[in-house]
Amino acid sequence: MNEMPAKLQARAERKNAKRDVKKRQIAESAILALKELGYAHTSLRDIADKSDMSLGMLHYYFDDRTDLIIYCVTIYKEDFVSDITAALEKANGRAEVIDAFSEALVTSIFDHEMTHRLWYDIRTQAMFDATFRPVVSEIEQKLIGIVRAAFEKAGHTEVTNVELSYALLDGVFRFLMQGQIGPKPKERAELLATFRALLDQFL
Amino acid sequence: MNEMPAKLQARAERKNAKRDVKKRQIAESAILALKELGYAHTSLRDIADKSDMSLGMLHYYFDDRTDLIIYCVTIYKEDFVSDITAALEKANGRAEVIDAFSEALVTSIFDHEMTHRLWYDIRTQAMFDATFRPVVSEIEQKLIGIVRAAFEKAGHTEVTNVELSYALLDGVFRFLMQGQIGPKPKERAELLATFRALLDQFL
Amino acid sequence: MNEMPAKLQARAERKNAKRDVKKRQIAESAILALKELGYAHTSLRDIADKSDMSLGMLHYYFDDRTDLIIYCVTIYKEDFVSDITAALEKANGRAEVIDAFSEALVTSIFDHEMTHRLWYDIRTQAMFDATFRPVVSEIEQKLIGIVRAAFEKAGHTEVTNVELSYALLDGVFRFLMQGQIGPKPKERAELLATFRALLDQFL
Amino acid sequence: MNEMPAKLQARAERKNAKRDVKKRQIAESAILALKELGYAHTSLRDIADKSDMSLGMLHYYFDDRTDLIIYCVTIYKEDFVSDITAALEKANGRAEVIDAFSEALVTSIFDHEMTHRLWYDIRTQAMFDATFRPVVSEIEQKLIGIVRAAFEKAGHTEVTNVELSYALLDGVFRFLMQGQIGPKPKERAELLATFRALLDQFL
DNA sequence: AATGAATGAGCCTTCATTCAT
DNA sequence: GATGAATGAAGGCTCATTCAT
Repeated sequence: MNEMPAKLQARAERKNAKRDVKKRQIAESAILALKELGYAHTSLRDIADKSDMSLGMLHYYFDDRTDLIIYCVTIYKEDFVSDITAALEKANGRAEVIDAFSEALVTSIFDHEMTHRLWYDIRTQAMFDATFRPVVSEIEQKLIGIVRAAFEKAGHTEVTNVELSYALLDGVFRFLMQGQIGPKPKERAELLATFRALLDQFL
Repeated sequence: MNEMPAKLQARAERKNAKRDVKKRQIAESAILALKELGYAHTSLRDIADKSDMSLGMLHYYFDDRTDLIIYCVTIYKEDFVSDITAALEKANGRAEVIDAFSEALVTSIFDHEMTHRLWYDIRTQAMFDATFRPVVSEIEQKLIGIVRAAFEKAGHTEVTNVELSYALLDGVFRFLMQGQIGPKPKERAELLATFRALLDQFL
Repeated sequence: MNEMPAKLQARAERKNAKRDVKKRQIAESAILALKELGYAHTSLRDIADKSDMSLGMLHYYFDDRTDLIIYCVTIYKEDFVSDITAALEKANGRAEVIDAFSEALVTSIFDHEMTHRLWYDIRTQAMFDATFRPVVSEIEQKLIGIVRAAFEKAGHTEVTNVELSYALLDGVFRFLMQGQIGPKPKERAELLATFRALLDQFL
Repeated sequence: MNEMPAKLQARAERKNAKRDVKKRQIAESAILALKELGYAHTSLRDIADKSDMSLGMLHYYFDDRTDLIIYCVTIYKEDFVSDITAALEKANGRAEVIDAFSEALVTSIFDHEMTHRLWYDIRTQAMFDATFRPVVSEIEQKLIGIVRAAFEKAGHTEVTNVELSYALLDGVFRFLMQGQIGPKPKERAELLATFRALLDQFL
């Protein structure tokens, strides 16, 4: 008697799962376009063209341009956070944490420069468009969480001012990353040294 | 024989000066609109409406939407830099510099929140649109210059890593400023204490 | 030799009957949406969502959006006509007919306001889209038939100008019904008195 | 000292007047398309194409598709009301009023069939879309005013139930007009006789 | 028999830019 | 010098319809 509902529910779940897979697939294509052109200059048509999707499909899976972009940024968060977290996990003791953290940050600058560009773009948009604020805020909390984790792993028992440490670290990260876009990008080693010195002072 | 050219040149200069006055006048009106709506959501019509200018005039004085915006950001720079510079000028000795600098930064957060928002917006656009890079870079140099000046006034004879100090300070500034936009803005005193502690550590 | 065809035919008819049941079921759901939003603003997705039907099913049973809507209006006709006819059936003599007719019309305004709104919508569309004309015309003939029946029941042996009487009654009906949508709907009693007076003059 | 403001005001008025002329011009083109295709099937592109206007111009003069359509209907009102009013003006005494009124109505059916079609369309839309209600209501008041004027001209000192008379007349008008769209349009004389008989009974 | 994913044409609207005056 | 009317390309979004499953 209750078998059918169970079956139906199972089917609905399978469908939802499938839908989520597709959404992520679309979002990943969208990110490619957004990373390149930026929030302001990426139209849904651009996204549809760059991937092999029809314009209609974008709206079939997402309510809105905004909805799609928020989804994209959410994915970014997951990737970046899990990257850094994984890197920190293996580290034991202050020295190793500084090493691993610096290493991970620099690697991310080199490998995901464009993704970070997008993140800074959306974060700035949030200053003007309240719609973006919840996601941005949520992500920023995760990033602060990473810094806190680093502190704890480094042996600090009582961590204060994590937010400030994040802000400061983010300022440097952004500055260095932006420098890599310009005409005179720096060597990997130099960036690494900078982060090391900074973390050595703060952590 | 060379009298006429001189006269003509004088007239041309007068003309140019007059034109510059007008351009600045327009730009100041434009800034009002840009601060409110942000780069992505401010149309030339918005600007024309907010001021008492015709749409045509905007293009009469500026080649381009971009041209206008760059001009606006340039003006911003002058104002902000001269504000901070003026504040630092009166300070003597490390303690006074820390006081004056913190004070000036916090004041600017409260009085010019919207202007900074615009600055961060344009700076982010520059990551995607190379047209903005020269201005942004130029302004950032000036800002670094301020930090250097602060170091020198504070008694440092040999200043290294000013850029990094700027980046770090900018990160904190941006973080605090962004927090003021949200639902729980902080007290003036708290922001002041934060900057003081930070400068005390670095300067 | 002709047994099989008979069997086949029977099966085909059963199939058709089943199909008709389903079509009616779909149409009734569709009417709910159409009544609320109107012809111009009701998409097939609206209909599918409001009921528990898939979008594909709509096209499986109906050729076309238009096809579906025509079917809906046809159902409306049957309901309204049978309502009024039933009401008139019991009435004997002119006075009772006037009573019953007025009563039925006012009741319909109150109970089926939205349905009438839809009818007027489709009837208007027919002025522009010839596809709708046959149904609209057919329904209007039925409505005229009702008026004729009323005349006859009221004792008129030779009824002339039924069409005109219908038109005139319809004008009043529409006017009153539309008034009920506005900010100052009238009391039941008032509408009733209006119809009574009108029918008293004409019937 | 107050000459300049006067001048400026004069110029502003001239400009406004010019703008109004242009708006009317556009609206008249739009009406041509609307009359033919109906509200639901006339896109702004249709309108722009049918006339020699750019799509942008439509939005330069009107806020909205709705804004434009409301303007069109307003113009219709003015024309129709002034037509009928002019016709009634010359009439003296009941008989002449009946003559003139019937004549004017029939003429309007023949000459402005499409315009009335549009009016009925918009009036029906108003049942679903509240935006249209104010205009529709305003126009309907004017039409009721015409009926009242006819009553008065016909010698009635105390006119009651004008609204009802309007509703009833409108019902007949709509029915006859719609009949003209179909395959068997009637002769002018027949329509005339119908209105005459109707007015003879009511007026 | 039924589903719903996918399509693409079309809609309304915005906007930087041009140009006649 | 200055205006604002006019343009047309592009953007976000809706929707009837098709089709593989």
